[in-house]
Amino acid sequence: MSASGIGEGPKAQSGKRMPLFLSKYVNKVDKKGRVSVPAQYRAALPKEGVPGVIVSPSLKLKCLDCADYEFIEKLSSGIYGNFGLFTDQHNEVATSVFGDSDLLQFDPNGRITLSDDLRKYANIDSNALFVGLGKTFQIWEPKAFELHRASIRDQAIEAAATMRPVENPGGAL
Amino acid sequence: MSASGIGEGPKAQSGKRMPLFLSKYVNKVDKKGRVSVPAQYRAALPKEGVPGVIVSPSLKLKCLDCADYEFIEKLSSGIYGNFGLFTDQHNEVATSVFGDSDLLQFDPNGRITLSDDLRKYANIDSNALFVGLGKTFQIWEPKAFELHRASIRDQAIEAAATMRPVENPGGAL
DNA sequence: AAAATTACTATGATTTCCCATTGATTCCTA
DNA sequence: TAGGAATCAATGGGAAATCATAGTAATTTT
Repeated sequence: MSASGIGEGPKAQSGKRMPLFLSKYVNKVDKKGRVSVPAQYRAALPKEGVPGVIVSPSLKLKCLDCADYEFIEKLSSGIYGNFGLFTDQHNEVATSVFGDSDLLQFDPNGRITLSDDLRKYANIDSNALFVGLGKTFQIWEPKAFELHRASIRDQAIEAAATMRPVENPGGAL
Repeated sequence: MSASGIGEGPKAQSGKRMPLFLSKYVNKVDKKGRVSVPAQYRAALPKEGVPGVIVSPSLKLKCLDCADYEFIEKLSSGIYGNFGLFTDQHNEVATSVFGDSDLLQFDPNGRITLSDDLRKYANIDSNALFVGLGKTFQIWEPKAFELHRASIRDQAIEAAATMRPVENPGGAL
C-alpha cells in the first residue's frame, strides 16, 4: 500500500460501481434515541463486512459525520501513509477522528441508536436530517442545517462552478 | 447484426460512443408525481450500471438538471481530487452537489417520480418539458422554459457569432 | 432486582410494481 | 400504396411490497 495519501480508492471504472450517499431525508428520533437510517443509505452500504455505520461528532460543524467501516479503514491507511505511525500528527488526527467515533449497528428494522452525547452535540431532538455527501453523510438537527446551508450557499456555488467532471476518475478514495 | 462494424447505433459499451440528449419532449406528470422519461433519452443512458437519472435543482435556473449516474461518479472523483477530505471547500461542494441530488430510478415503464420539493422548485404541475443539452438534460415547466428561452436567444446568437468554427467542433447548435 | 439494551410485533403510510388502455408509429402484406 | 396488424410509448389506476415508526416483550448488564 502506497504512502501517498488517502488514495488507493476503488477503481471506479469498470465492473464495480461505487454507491454514493445522495439527497436528504428527515426521520423521527424516538425516546430511546432510535432513528431509521434511510433505506437508500442502507442500500449504499457494503453488505458484507462490518454491519452498521461509524458516527462521530463533526470536527468543525454541529452535526454528526457518518461513514461505513470500509471508508474509515481507508482513512486510517491514509493517515498512516501521510504521517508515520507514531508521529505527533498521526496521534492528533487519529485521536480526534477515531477516538470519538462510535460503531452503531442496525437493529432488525434498520435503525441505529444515537447516544445522548451524540444527540446533545448536534442538538438533535425529535427529528434528524440525513444529508448525503457522496462517500459519507451527515446527521443534522433540521433547523441547524438550514442555517448552515444558507451560510455556505454562495461559496458552494462558486466552488462548484470551478469544477469539472474528470474523464479519468480513479484519483482519490 | 452487422457486417459493417461501423457505427452500430447507440451501443454505449465502454463509454466510447457517447449518445446525446437531443430535442424536446413534453410529458404528463400524474398525481403521484410520475413522469415518463422520453424513450429517446432512456436509450441514450448507459444500460449497464445504475438504471435511473440524477436530478437536482439547477443552481441558477428554475429547472431541474439531469444526468446519468456516471456523471455524478465523475463529479465525486473530481471533488475528492480537487479538495482535501476535511477542507471547508470539500464540505461545501459535497453538500450542494450530493445533498441536493436525487437518484431517481425508473419504474418498469420508464417513469421517474419527482418529489414535491423538486416539482415545487421548478414550478412543475401537470406537464414537464424535457430539454436535451447534449450530455445532460433539463426538466422545465413548459411556460417557464419559453420565457427563459426568449431571454437567452439573443445572447446565444451573439455568442455563436463570435465562435471560431474549426476549433470549436461541438460548440453550438 | 433495576436499568438499559436489544429483539419482536404491529400498523399506517408511502413507494413500487403490475396490468390495462390509449394513441401513435412502424411493418407487413395484399 | 392503402389497409391492417403489430409494436412501442405514454398514461392511469389498483395491488402488493417496502419503509418508517411505535409499542411491547425479552434479554443482558451491572
